[in-house]
Amino acid sequence: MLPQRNRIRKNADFGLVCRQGRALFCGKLILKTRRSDLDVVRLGISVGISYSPKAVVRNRAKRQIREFFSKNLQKIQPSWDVVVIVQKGWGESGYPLSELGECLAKCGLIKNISPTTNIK
RNA sequence: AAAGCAAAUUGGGUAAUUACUCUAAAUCAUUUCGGUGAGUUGGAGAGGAAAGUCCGGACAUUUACCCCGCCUCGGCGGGGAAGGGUAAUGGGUAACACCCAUACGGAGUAAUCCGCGAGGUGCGAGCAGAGACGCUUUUGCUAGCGAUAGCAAAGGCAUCCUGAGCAAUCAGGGUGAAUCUUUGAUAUAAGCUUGAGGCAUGCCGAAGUCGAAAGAUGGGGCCUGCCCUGAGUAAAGUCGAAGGGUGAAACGGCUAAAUCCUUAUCUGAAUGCAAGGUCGUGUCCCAAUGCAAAUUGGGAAGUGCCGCUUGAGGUUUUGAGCAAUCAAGAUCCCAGAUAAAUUAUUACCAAGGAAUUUUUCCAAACAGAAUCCGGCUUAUAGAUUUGCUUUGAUA
RNA sequence: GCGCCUAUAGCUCAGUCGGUAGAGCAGUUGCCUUUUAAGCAAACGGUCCCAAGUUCGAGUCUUGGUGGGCGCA
Repeated sequence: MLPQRNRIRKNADFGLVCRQGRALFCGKLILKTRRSDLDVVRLGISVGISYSPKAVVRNRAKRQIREFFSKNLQKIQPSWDVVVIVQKGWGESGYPLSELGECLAKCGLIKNISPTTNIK
């Protein structure tokens, strides 16, 4: 789990990132990124009820994404806000988290990625 | 041993490293001395349904109708009506539509399971029509395979008398009542009572019944028994060959409102912790006062804290009770988040399946607290225990 | 989290007190017109969301489920 300073905790910040941030598409995931004034990376995850009606499934998807970010927290460049929106159909057979790393590296948010983080 | 029924328990465990939430302790930094921040160590961290939101409470805020009483005169207290629920009998409970016991009805060989169950009314609320439901039987004739239909005559219920029969009962006569409709009188919450009078029970038609079908019937549905004489048998109030009476409507039996009416009984109502509070905090807007600075009041969108977890609590002992449950004692503290924690990885053990022969592989249900409790309902892989029933075998 | 509404023909909706389900539009066929549109007429089209119960009989009443939608700081 991420420490408190690495989370987006206010509804207004969520709105700002979602409206003004750059969008990245990574399969069924949508990443919204926006530069902030703080010197740390902040993460927010949005999983709607249309992803799955069961709360267990939604919570599991959130945990998987959080775990990936907490492992690669040192490699991501600071002072960025990221919101991950999970769309329907993601994670039906395993959780493809290495794609997420490549996607972040492509736009220069990650310095050196490690390709061995495909968690079952 | 097989099949079945009921009840209860469990919903993997241990260890290591790691992340997060809450909490306790001391340390450091800062401070407006209230706190705030940082890392360290210890403790705790999802369910039997956390779900559906179908009932019932606790808790919080607001408040309507009528009457009575009190006073500080706009509040308090009490009662009622309306509305809403419930419905065998009794008990339990804070309360319930829940639970327990007993009786009754139904299903099953049985263990056992199921039952929203008071009383009344009594069923096309279709069509036409001013008006539509109290209705059927016996005898004779005609038609039809039949259910039945048409025409004519005579009837029905209660009670009394006369006659017939061993009897149940039947026949004749007298008296009285009832059903339906209309009008009038009287009375009324619906209604009921008394008097008088009269019959278009038409067309279509669901279930059921009859029929091979066509069709007929169909004004809730279903049921067929009961009584007398009595050969006989060891015996007969009880079993019973055979015969007879009655069996139609019914004021015969059972059943039918989960939509109507009545009765009994319970209950103020509405909104739901996003209730609501805050002698918290800044921002924006409006109004008043003011030369201005500013102050006061109101509103808007944010945000912090309280509400928030010690409770109709858990475990256990004793007692009361058939039981549900209750009482007393001992002991324990057991999630409290807010873009929302409860994670990830590894090893071993236990248990399941498949291959195979001592190892390998696979899979592991339903499902995630959000104010808190008591129930109900729905979803649920597997494992364990206890009691009981039936059938078969052996002793 | 708390509290509500709704499901009927291809589409939009009626259906009161249980008696066997309709309206408009669309589609089909015919008439009218030189032809199309408009208009007129006819027929077609329904698991009344699913399951159980009450009832002689359920779209309607009762209970449970499924889908869709809405409000509240």
